[in-house]
Amino acid sequence: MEFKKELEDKINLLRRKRIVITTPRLIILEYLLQNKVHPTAEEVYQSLKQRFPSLSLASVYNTLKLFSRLGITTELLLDKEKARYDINTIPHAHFKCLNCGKIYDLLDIKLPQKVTGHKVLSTQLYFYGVCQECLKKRSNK
Amino acid sequence: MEFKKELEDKINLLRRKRIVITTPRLIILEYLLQNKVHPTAEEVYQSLKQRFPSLSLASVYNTLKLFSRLGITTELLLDKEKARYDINTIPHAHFKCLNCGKIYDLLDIKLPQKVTGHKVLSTQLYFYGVCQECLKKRSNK
DNA sequence: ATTAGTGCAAACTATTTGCAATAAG
DNA sequence: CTTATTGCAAATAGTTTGCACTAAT
Repeated sequence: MEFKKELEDKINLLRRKRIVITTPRLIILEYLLQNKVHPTAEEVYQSLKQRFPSLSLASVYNTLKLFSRLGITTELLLDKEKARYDINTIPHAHFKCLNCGKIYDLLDIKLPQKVTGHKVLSTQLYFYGVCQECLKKRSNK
Repeated sequence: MEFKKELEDKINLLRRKRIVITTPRLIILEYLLQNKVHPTAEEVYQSLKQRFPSLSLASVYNTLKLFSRLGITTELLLDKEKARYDINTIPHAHFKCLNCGKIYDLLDIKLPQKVTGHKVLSTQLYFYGVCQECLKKRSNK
């Protein structure tokens, strides 16, 4: 089971950094690994609060900020209104459909890495447009 | 004078779209063309309110939103906290120095344009790191 | 037992909006 | 003169923070 190994890896990373493994941190980590959909903090909170009624939105925000600081997640600035979080930290591009809102990982697009003069620490590449699915639906009409 | 021609072009674009040329719109346009520094709405407002005391922050926000909708400016999501605006609408990449905060235009980096299946309407490529200037200062110590 | 982390509510920041007053054509 | 736009203040949305309580080690 891939998920168990991924979870263990992330937990070990937290342990190495002397970060306490708490219930919110654990369930958010599990959620992100099982739902790789680039959720917002609010979406994470809404998805988990039924099963964990004591979870607070503030803890979700704090946890996602912590994870991003530690490199466990990447903060995506695809939308102006709210940040999204990606548990897949292998550098890759994203495509957002302006029609249906869906966000796609583009693992095959290679990110430019060399920038003359400056030292690059991270790169974000965002595409916006109309996704294949929406294009198909339109041509059917 | 390059500036005059650029300004005329933008004003013509507004006229064609039947957008009224008002004082706020004109001075913000002039400001952006003469200070190509990717300012935030607040920075535009602070820079202009001395000379135009009647200008309001709300109008700056509304104007920058309008300009971006019309394609006169591009909204940059380099920072989570606030949007920045770029009057240079020729697609290009940006580099933000995490040390000094300066933002560089990277006109020589070519943006990937083809994405299998989906129709791309716009692309944003952001680099984060330490700029040449800061690297130099560090090595001097 | 000790310390880090949670959950709540309040605070904060960026941005948007309703509306009466104003300016552009 | 007519209608779009402004400026103000209030509202909104996302996110952060202070603090007493709780849980992890």
